[in-house]
Amino acid sequence: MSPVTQQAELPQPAREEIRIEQVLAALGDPVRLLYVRELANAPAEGIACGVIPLPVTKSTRTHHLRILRNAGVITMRAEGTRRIACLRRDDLNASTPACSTEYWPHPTDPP
Amino acid sequence: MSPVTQQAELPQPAREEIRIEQVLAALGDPVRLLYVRELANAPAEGIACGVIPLPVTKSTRTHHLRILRNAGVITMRAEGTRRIACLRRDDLNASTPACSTEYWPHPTDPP
DNA sequence: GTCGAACTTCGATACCTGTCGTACTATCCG
DNA sequence: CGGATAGTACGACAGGTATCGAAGTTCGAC
Repeated sequence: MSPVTQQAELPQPAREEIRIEQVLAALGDPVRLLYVRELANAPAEGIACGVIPLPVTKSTRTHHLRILRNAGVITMRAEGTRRIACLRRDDLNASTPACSTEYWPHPTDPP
Repeated sequence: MSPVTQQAELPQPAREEIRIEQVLAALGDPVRLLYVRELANAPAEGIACGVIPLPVTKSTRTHHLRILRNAGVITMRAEGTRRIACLRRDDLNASTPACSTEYWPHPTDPP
């Protein structure tokens, strides 16, 4: 299991395999919700997964990103030593519209 | 603290107080999601909170219902010895549209 | 080749929380 | 009144999981 395989995306569920239970459980954690919110503001092509600040260590970050990826919330692809993460907006809207990412206000954001 | 106070609703957040973090965390538990899904099929006036079957004991049910209520997902009002529960559809759609209850397919339901 | 940066993996730990059983309260009905 | 029903409160426990640190891997740059 090489951590950076150079090619293609890391394992993730296909659109039809996305389970709303998994998505909700993934989003239920404050750290993961924080991450996804930041990612939602990033360009659609995605950003390096490490650039979003999180109040946890690197290994914990890896843990949370794997959960988000396994749930089908995000995609990650390798680019050199980096992982580019992006939100699976279309897949989420198609498979679990109840979890639509189009409106996730921050606590401080005005509605 | 009388368990059945005869009057009014049990404490719950106002619409403006509903936090998407809380809602997502509440829905992240399989037992609670099961409950909410069943409740979503019930008449809009609500149903006695005990009639929805759950694979847990009464006290655990109380625990889960309190979490759903505190998160703003459901309302409960006393009627005799019963609690009538109903989904806060409008409040959820207004405060956390990302958690819109209008489409929560069951695993076995066809999309 | 060597170094550093970016992540992952693994093991250990500590906390959270879902679970249950028991006891208790309130209401309804006979 | 007494019993049955519906639900809550509380304490205890176990499993899950979020967390960290240390070690390892890959890649890019010098």
